[in-house]
Amino acid sequence: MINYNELTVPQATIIQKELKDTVKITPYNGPLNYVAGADISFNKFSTTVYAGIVMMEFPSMKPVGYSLVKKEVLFPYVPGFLAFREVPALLDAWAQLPLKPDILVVDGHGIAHPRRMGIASHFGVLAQQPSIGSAKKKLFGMYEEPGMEKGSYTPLTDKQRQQLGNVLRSKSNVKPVFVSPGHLIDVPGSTEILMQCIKGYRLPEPTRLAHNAVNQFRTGIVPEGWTSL
DNA sequence: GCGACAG
DNA sequence: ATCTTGTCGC
Repeated sequence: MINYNELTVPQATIIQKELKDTVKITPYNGPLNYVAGADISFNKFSTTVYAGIVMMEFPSMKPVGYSLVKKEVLFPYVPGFLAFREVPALLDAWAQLPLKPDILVVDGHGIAHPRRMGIASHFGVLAQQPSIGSAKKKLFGMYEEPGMEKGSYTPLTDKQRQQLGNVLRSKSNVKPVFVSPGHLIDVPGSTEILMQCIKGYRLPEPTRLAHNAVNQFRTGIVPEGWTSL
């Protein structure tokens, strides 16, 4: 694999355009007994990132364990190129998993990206893993505000009206979340599965718990490695 | 030129 | 993303 730490943004753009053709948006019909959430944490101004993947049963959303790993990252945060900062560390955490989930939920967008290559799609292609992107803010596309009631959602599209995902009200009277397929799944499927991952909070359990885990890891509350719960 | 801009 | 206290509303 290429060393992302030595890439320039123009070079990263070329890589995204090449990987774009390998992303497969199709209905997911495989088993659905385990889902996992992936996220990254870091101290401001530091080049050390703390990556984590939390494994959980589906649809109970009971966590069964988590993989935590630390890594040095030099590629800067540039909107549209998040994958070049976080994917390498996430792949290390992924390799450390004793079992792989049926679906992986990544904190960020899937195909709802300028070149259809958000972090969820990027990771999905490299790991050859069905993935869903779940973001807290829009990066690309247009949409109408969904109803204020939990469960309401509207399509997120490009200017040609091609649907890239959905804007979902995961909790009543709270800002919506942006869902889009990453790889080996489609828009309806990613939206349906993500809705089942919501358990009373604005953010779906996979990324919510992954976020908590990487922060505890960063602050030294929990150790690096795989931990069974 | 101006506004937008995942984490 | 991270830092960080109080405050508003269900």
